Parts: sequence; structure tokens; C-alpha cells
Amino acid sequence: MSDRRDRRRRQILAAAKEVFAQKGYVATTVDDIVTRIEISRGTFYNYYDDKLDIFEALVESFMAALATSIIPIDLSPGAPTPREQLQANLKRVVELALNDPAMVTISLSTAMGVDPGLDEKLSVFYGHLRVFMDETLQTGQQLGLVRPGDRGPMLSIALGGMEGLLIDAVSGSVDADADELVEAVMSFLESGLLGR
Amino acid sequence: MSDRRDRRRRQILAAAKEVFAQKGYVATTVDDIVTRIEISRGTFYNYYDDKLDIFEALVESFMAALATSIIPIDLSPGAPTPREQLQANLKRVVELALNDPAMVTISLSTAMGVDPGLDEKLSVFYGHLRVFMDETLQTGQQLGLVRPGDRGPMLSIALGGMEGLLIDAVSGSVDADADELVEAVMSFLESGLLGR
Amino acid sequence: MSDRRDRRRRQILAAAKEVFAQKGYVATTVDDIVTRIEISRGTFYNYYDDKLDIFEALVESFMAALATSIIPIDLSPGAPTPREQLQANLKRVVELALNDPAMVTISLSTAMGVDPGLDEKLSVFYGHLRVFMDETLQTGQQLGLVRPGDRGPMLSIALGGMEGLLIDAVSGSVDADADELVEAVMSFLESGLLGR
Amino acid sequence: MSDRRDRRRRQILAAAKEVFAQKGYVATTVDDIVTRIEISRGTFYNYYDDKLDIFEALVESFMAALATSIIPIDLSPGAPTPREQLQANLKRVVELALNDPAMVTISLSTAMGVDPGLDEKLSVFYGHLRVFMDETLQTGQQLGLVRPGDRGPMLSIALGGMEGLLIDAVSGSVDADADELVEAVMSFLESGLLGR
DNA sequence: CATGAATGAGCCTTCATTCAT
DNA sequence: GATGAATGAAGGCTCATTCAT
Repeated sequence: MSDRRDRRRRQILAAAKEVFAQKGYVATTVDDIVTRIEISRGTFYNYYDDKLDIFEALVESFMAALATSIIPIDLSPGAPTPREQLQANLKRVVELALNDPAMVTISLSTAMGVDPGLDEKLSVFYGHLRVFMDETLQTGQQLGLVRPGDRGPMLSIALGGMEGLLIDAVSGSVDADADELVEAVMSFLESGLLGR
Repeated sequence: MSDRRDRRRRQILAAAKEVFAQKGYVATTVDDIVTRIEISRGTFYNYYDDKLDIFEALVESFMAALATSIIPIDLSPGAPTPREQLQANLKRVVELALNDPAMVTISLSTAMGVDPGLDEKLSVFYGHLRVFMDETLQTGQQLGLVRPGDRGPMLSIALGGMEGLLIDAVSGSVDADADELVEAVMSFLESGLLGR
Repeated sequence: MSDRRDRRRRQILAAAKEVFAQKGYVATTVDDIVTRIEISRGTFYNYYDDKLDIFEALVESFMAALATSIIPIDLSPGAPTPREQLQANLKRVVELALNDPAMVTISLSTAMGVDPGLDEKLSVFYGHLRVFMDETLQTGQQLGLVRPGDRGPMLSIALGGMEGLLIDAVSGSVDADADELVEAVMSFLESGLLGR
Repeated sequence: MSDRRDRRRRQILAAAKEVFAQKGYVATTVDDIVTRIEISRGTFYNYYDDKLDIFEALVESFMAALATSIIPIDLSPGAPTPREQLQANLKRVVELALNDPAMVTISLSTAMGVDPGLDEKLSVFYGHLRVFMDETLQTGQQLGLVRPGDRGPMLSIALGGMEGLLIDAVSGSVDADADELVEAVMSFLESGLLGR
């Protein structure tokens, strides 16, 4: 039955997620993973090609979820205001992150530099995200919703800021209520940090 | 003579920096480092305790330089305006980063998850930076220079944003002129991203 | 029914033969074999004890066929001439080989060094063959049909030569018409290689 | 000093040769080799890339020695007769083999089927040898020194016969005096096996 | 100080084989 | 009889680190 197999696959994946989040990719051994759920090393290799394979499976599925939770701004009449749509996007992303803190740690903090192949995939993902955001910002500028200026640095700061916030929220450095976080980001986007 | 010894140490350090930036800590072998400057493995260990030692030396000296380049806002009469001092601080940090791109990559992109001891040190550094910035922001809020609100998320976003900008600047994703970058950050801090 | 079981056994045997010939014993996995006929690994072990078991089954049955195709020279009056009988023997051996090229590769090229037990069996087989041939040659010498001299080297050369010819014929290095091959061997046996 | 290094390399090579000859490539572990000369596994890998590397080093050097010991027939006036040169060639090959029985076993008996890359190299070697021998035979035929006929099977038989003789000589199945072996081969080449 | 040969712990990975369903 | 998930022994290989010269 493929049901059984799927359950096992997910069980191994869950175990790997916890260990990776705790010890990082490098320090994690396949033994750490299989020990946690009391299966043999051989079984692990029946389900995943190797250590990198399962790491990629985790990161990529999180990236996919992230991609799914970002919905392009709908400018057609009758749609919610762009501001509301932006806020909804942020809410989805923040909740995704808070619901899966381990994956935030893994994907945003420790995934780079692990493997050339994975680095490449992550770069491609970030590249796509940047392009998408860039187009969105451009439209926003044309509509007067986004202030004019070179979008490159804006994007780097905004994406980096979001990343930093999620990492800190998940690590406990910052209080972790989704709505407050969204509110904080919205304030930052609307008026920056400095008074006046 | 200690002069000779110092030169050697720096030579090895420079080689290590390049390799770490290129291949990441994990993939870098001591052999990669010593081969690059044509010394023996034994010599390496005459100057550094182990692989982690030299990595820490790099990261810590960069962190120290970073710390040095951030000067507390001087509120005494006759000092430049806080805005000018903030801008000068940003300028110093950005220039430090652009002058040493390899170290940006190493410190901000690949240092986490490498070793529990190093992770701890990095956390402490970030913690100090946060505390310092928090105090600065608090003063700013009291003076009405920083908008009111929970400083935790503000800090996470600001630091993360800065990190993201430097990484992208150094990797070539974003145009790398120091003044433009500073200008972009100032705009973000002053008015966020959105119009009005 | 034992009929069904026999068909399965032969089906597995045939699959194993092809894979062994292609990849060699070592590189062949049980999985390679069962995949080819779309049965499960468990089924394989219902029919053969282990990987070596099926390899031995193949090699031994080929050796048995080889043994069967060699018929002792009949010296009784009325029998065909010894030369004709020799030629007939060669013909049978050559045709056996050409009809089952995979087994030639397996048995003559890659079977040695695989397993101590199998090596032993192969040695015993070659030993029997040598003894039988030795007796035949001895009779031939007494009758003046075989030139005198130490039969040891003669046998090694003759058997090795035959082996080499079959391997090359089967691998395509040499043109593969049974009668021509037999003819070539007869010429070699009758007059060697050199003129006069 | 490269002297030391060279000695070590040869020491490891010698150990590997013995183990390979005894147990075959597959059954030999790197541990078997290093244990025999009481060095660590790591040391082994300081001198050879991997298990296959050292095996190839052995086989290829033996093949090279073999190639060196075969000298083209010199037909210029004043040279020894072709028959004498042939005999001298055989003598060199036989002595090479008898001086290094382990390598005969390794190269001729167990090298095929070990690794696709090595198989390829061996095939190329045999191919070259065949071509060279073919040209020699062709010249011989033109001079009337070799009987006419398809050279393909002749070569397969002659090379296979030689191989068989050397293997048997080395394994003790046949008495191992170089001159007698050469004599036996010469007889076979000159008059085959059968009387008259 | 410099060298580089030697070490060996430790990890990943494969695959023949078993056994509960 | 058939299945295929699970096992675990076994071995290849890497590389940071040591140390005698």
C-alpha cells in the first residue's frame, strides 16, 4: 500500500526537520535522524537518496508554500484595496512562518553554503521572488502607491527586513503574535522608522 | 621576530578568507587554504589552533570592525544633528562592507549553523548590537525622532534589512555605490516604501 | 503445480543470465534481476537461496552442457575416424557457445574470483576436463595420432586457445560462423601456425 | 624527500598485489591491504585515490611490461632469423610471467568485469596487441613463414593459448620451467598438436 | 619555524537478505 | 506464492589534526 509508504516518508521528513533545525545541516548525521524515530539507516535510504535529498525536500516544499502564500495584487475594480491585499499577503507569510518555526530556521538561517546545487536552487527562488516583487513595486510606482526611486535597494531592504523579522520572531528574540508582526511591517513600509 | 610571524599569520588569514567566501566553511579544507599560498599543513597549525579558530578570527575581526564603525549618537549641543550622525554611521558600515565583500558573504551568509561555539558568539554579538540599537531607538523615541511603538520588530526589520542590502550589494544583485545605498536606507528609514 | 514453479524459476534464471552477462556478477544486484521481469525481491528468494546460488546454477548448467557435448573418442571398428570424431566434438562445443553467448561471457570471462566456493567448483570442472583430455591425448599419442611430448603444456595451450576463440567469437572480435571456427581450430591442431 | 614517498608507494603496491592475487579484487578490502603492512587506512588514501586506482596501477604496469617485452620482428639483413626472434619474444614474455605470478593471476584471471573503466582499458590493450600481432602475422604470411588463412581465429587461439599456458604455469597446474614452456609453444606453433 | 607523512575517528552509502502481511 | 518494507553488516572515503624530522 502506498499509504503506508507515504506515512513513513512523512515521518522521516518530520524527524529530519527537527534535527536540522536543532543542529544544522552539517552537524546532522543520518544516524541522528533515524535514531529519533527508531528505524534503521537502511530504511532511511529506502525513502530518500541521501542526506541532501531530504534537506532539499524540506527547503523546497517550504519555498513552494511560501510562493503559494503570496498572491499578486489584484487591481480590478471591486477588489480589495492594494493596501489590504498587501496586508493579507504579509499575514499569510507570517502565519506560515509561525506555524513552522523549524523551517524558518532551516531555510533562512542555515540553508546557504550547504551545497552548490542547493545554493543554486535557493538563488533561483530568491531571484524569482525578486522579479515578481520588482514588477509589483513598479506597478505601485506607476499608480503612485509606492514612492519613486531605485527599486533594487528597496527590494533588498524589504526582503531582508522580512527575513530578519521572521527569524527573530521564530527564535523568540521578538514577541510572536502574527497580527502585531504584520502591523509592525505595515508601519515600517508606510512610514519608515523615523518620526515625521 | 614577531614581525615575520605576524605577516605569516595575516597571509594565512587572507588565504582563508578567500576560500571561505568562495566555498563556504564546510566545503573548505585546510588543504585548500595552505595550497593557495604554498605552505604546508603543519605550518597552518603553527599559527592557528584549528579550522574553526581561523574562521572565528575572521568573523570576529569583522564584527569588531563593524562595532567600531558604529558610533553612538552624540546629543550634546554643538554636535551634528542626529540625522547626520545616523547617516555617517550608515556610510561607515556600508563602506566597510563594500571594502571587504568576502567578509560580508562569510559573516552574514554562511556563518550560522557552522559550529555551536561560533553560533553562540554570533548571537552574543547580535545581542549586543540589538541592545545598543534598542537604547538608541529609545532615546530617539523620547526625543520624538523615532516614531513610537514596539521597538523589537523595528529592530529586527531594520537589522535584517541592512543585512539583506549588504549581502545583495556585495553579490552584485544591487548596484554598489556607497552613497546611493546610504541614501536608499535613509529614505526607507524616513518614509518607508509606500507613497504618502 | 510444479509446472508453474518451474516456469518461474526459468524466467528468473533467464533474467539473471542477461544481467550477469551485461554487468558482471559483482555489479549485478538482485534488484536488477527482479526489476527486469517485474517481480518482487521476495519472490526471487522463494526460488533461489541467494545471489550466488543463481549464478552457480547458470555456470554449472553451462558446464554440464559443455561436458555433455564432449563425447569420448570411440576407437572400435566401424566408428568414424578419430579426426572426424574430434571435429564433431569441436562442432558441438562451438555451436553450444554460439547459441548462448551470454553464458560464454559469464562462464569464461567473469566467473573467476567471484566467490571462493565457485572458484573451487570451476577448478574442479577444469580439472576433470583436463584429466579427460589428458587421457584422450595419451591414447592419441600411443596410436601415433598425437605428436609425442609433455601433454601438460599442450593441454593448457589447447584449452586456453579454445577459450580465447570462443570469447572472441562471442564478443564479435572474430567472425562467428561455426564451421569456419571449427575449421580454424582443426588447422591449428593439425599444423600449428607457422608454415612448413 | 621523494625517496621516502616512493618507497611507501611501492610498499603499498606490493601489499595490494599479494592480497589481490589471493582474494581477488572484489573480496579485497582496503583494510586487508593496510593491515598487511601495518599502516592506517588514511595513509593508503594519501598514496592512491581509491581501491580501483591501485588495482589499475598494478594491471597497467604489468601490461606495460608485457608490451615492452614484445619486440617487433626485424627483417633486415643480418638480423637473427624470424623464428629466433619469435622464440626470444616468447622467452621474455614467459619469464616476465614466471617472475611475477601474482600479476598473471590478477591480470589474466580476475581483472575482467571488475570495473567498466578498467574493462575498457584492458580491451584497448588487447586490441592493440591484436593489431600488432595481426600485422606481424600478415608479414609472415607474405613471406611464407605463416600459413595462409583467416588471421582472426588464428590470433584468438594463439593469444588465448598463451594466456592459458601462463595461467596454468603460474598456478602450478603445469611444470614451470621457462625454456620448456617456450619449447612447448614453439612446437604448437610449428606443428600443432596432431601427428603428421 | 617549516615540513608533510601518518593517523583514525566518523560519516555516508549500498545491498543481500529476512519476514510480517 | 507474492510482496516490499525493513534491516544492519560492511566497506569506502574524507579530512582535521599530530608529530617526528
